[in-house]
Amino acid sequence: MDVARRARVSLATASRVLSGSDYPVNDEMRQRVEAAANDLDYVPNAQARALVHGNPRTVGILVGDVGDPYFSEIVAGLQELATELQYLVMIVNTHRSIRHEVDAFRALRAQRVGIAIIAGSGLVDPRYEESMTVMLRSAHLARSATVVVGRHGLSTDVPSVAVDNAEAGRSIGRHLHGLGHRNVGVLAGSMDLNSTIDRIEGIRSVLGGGLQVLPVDPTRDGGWYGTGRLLEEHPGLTAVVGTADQMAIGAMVWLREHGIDVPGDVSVVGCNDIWVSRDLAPSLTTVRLPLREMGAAALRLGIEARNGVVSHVRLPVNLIVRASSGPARS
Amino acid sequence: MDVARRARVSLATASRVLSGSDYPVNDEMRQRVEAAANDLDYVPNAQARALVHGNPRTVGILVGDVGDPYFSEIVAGLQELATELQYLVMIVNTHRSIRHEVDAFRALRAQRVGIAIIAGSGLVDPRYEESMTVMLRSAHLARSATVVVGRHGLSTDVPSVAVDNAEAGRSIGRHLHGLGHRNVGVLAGSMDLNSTIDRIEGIRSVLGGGLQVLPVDPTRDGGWYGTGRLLEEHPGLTAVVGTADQMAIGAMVWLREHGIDVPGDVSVVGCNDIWVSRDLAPSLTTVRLPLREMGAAALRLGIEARNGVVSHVRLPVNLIVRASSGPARS
DNA sequence: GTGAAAGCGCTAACAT
DNA sequence: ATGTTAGCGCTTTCAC
Repeated sequence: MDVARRARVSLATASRVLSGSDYPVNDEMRQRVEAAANDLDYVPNAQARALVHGNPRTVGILVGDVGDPYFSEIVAGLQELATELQYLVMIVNTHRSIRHEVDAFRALRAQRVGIAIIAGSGLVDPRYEESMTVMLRSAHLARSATVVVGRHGLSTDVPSVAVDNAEAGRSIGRHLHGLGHRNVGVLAGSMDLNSTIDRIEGIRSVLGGGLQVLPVDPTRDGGWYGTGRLLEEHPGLTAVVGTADQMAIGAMVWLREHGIDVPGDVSVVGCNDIWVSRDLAPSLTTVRLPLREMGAAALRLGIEARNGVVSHVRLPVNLIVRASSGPARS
Repeated sequence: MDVARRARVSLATASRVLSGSDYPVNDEMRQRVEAAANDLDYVPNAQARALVHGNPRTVGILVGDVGDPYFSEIVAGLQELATELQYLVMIVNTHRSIRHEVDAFRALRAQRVGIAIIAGSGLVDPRYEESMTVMLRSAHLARSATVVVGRHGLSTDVPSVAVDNAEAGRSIGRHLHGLGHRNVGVLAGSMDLNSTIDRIEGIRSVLGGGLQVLPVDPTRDGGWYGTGRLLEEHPGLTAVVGTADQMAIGAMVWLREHGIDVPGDVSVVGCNDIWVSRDLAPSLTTVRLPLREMGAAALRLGIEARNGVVSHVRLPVNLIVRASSGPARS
């Protein structure tokens, strides 16, 4: 450490000053060290520091895709609290694939993050669940707190931030049913995701039979194409639901482009309530998830978990009725 | 390292097989090591590894706010290439504040990222510029490649990904001028940002006098409130420009809510072309920036810079004429 | 109050 | 082909 040399003190003294330890150090030397550090624009090596006493103030988050508003809102909520608490955030993309998710989690562990958050909604696949369980167990052994958000807890001793996806589905179902819709199409993004399955199950539990479920890309374009297919095959549909807002937006655009009135001819409902949903014309009826709060809650649970307290949070979902849904045409 | 003990080999041998070195190792021992690592679910400590030979495969990015679609698209572009190249991405939020930006950059340096990308558009403030220059210089000395994106290069020996913000402004100006607009209002997010200033200057260079510039929050809500103020004070305006799409969206909503037709009564133009702009009704006329490409280009330049090649990329901007702009009312 | 020395987990000489 | 050892940059006992 050449800061020490420049200040003509021992390494130990320099370290004591620079690491902000409350160790007593002569004022004169302290000043010398500070001056030297300043001159050299010294930035301590966080890796070396971490090597000696872990990385308590870093949090890693696994997301499906940072570009997806669902995830970027969660991350924004996390970031906000993280900044306040002086945590460093690392984000790893899984591109929604099993292989990537396990690898990405390894990467987080390799970085020895104090807290790891898994935000990608869990895949329903036995191989995946098994390797994830293994990872979680060993992460636990390595005293790294892991939190899952927006999906089933893989096991109850993993802290989790949950939203009631089934209830989200049911509230959409009830809303449409109340408006007289009996034939509704569902644009289902990523049919192998827990959250998608739960939402659809919720809708089905209310609407029963007349549900047409079409798996599509979980994107605006997926919704656009899917709506075309859905309406060509089932012209009797009076409503289209997207399991995420982007798909619902794609649906609205397709309908508009084909001269079909929303909600006069066909109602459209989304899920998640991303920021832009209220600004569309017509504004989108959707189910609001407290995305930013989910990100923040995950960090809180992670911190608790490091103190040995495992808890689970269930955040409420709310149907937001806007202009894109109306009575079924008769 | 207890993997070595469990496999009854020396540390060195274990390291050789686990670090994937191409060093020759007896097959039997190799298998023993692999088995042991597997049993223990061993995950190498990236920090320790980094300590011995740097962190070439990590890239840190400084953004104003991950929740902002402008940044999240850039990050998405970066992530995509990073995953392909096996880079780990760290994201640090600055919350658009000077203090945070310098601190955040320090955090990145402390992590010894191989490549640091500064995506927040530079503040026009002498103190800021000075401390930034100092940081860049010392980062350079520490052999950490730094790339700036979407702003003026602070100095020519820092690789940069630039977009011609002035040209973006001019193309908006020309478009509106051609449609007969002479009195236009500008919703200016963050007036202390280079990019905002350049864009406005571009617009002004074409439209000259009749420009009403109102500084607002660089958000949808900022645009919404700003539009109200702008139109109350200057009822003669025939067009409103947002220096970013979110503000233009806020403007469209305000106008719609007040029964003012877009583009019949007032035209609206944005900038950046975030994904949802084409899906609004009416769809938003805006200037397209290749955001994802900017993120990817930044990583490429960073890698080059590590090889001693400093280059600058200037990406094109394109006016996308959609439905929210039309002839000025007479 | 200060300094010397050990050690965090790993890799890369250097021997053997 | 395998094992021994020094050292990456820092913190922290432990003597002084």
